Amino acid sequence: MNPSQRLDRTFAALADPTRRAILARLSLGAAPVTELAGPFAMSQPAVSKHLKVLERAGLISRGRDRQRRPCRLEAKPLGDASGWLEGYRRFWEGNFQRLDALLDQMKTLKKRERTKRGKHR
Amino acid sequence: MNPSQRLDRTFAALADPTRRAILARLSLGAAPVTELAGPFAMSQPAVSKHLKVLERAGLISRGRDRQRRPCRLEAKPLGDASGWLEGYRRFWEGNFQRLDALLDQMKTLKKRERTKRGKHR
DNA sequence: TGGTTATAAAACCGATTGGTAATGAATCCT
DNA sequence: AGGATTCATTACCAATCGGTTTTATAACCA
Repeated sequence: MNPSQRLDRTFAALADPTRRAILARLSLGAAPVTELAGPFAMSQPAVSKHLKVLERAGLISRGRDRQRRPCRLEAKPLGDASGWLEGYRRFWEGNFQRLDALLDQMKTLKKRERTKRGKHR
Repeated sequence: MNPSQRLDRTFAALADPTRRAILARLSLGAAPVTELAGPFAMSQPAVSKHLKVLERAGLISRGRDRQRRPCRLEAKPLGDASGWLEGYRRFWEGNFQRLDALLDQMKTLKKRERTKRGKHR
């Protein structure tokens, strides 16, 4: 699977509050499915489906403890996603948006200029 | 809309290569729809739909330039998403995963211990 | 052995997604 | 006035998603 597809799956996995909550819980340590399901008002199969999404995204891995399948956080894909976002850091820290906005404003002014001229056509 | 829903939309918007490519293009400056659609093997309405997703996520805004609707990058939601990911930074930089793995390993050893005892039952 | 617990898997459902083609509307150009 | 350009909207379709209930599998416990 190529890096773009990996980003697809990572971001898609993160685009759900249940899955983000599961990751938050796993950041405190590995946990079996039942414990992960506890806080949610949904069936166990629903949680298992969310876990499969997280697993396919590489965000969790599963072990074996008797009849339990403990889940553990695997954060590398989070690191990759964070790396991707870093490429845009200057846009929310700097004033690149204002530059664009300025250009837009200039165009708008030009347009109004034209409109004025148009009025006494 | 609450912050969790905003994260939902931001991550969902980022979970598509076309939309990430559009953001990459917009990082070079504002652009009208036709120019954004150019590189893609898909219809103009398809691109407009992607733009609507990005707009609903607050990742772009649109201006007016005659009959064009130039799109401009709005990176604040990217900053919020990055901030969320930062909470997990130590997990891909540190050795927290190894700690979990160690606990799993200890459990596995205990289980094997039991199995051995079980053999001469 | 038989019952309970933990989890996965299957079948199903409605809503959403990502695409299409066709149409409409605003603005430009002549 | 009339045609071309830019873009949005609508209607439609197949695929995916997030949930359900039901059933199956595996390991524990008595």
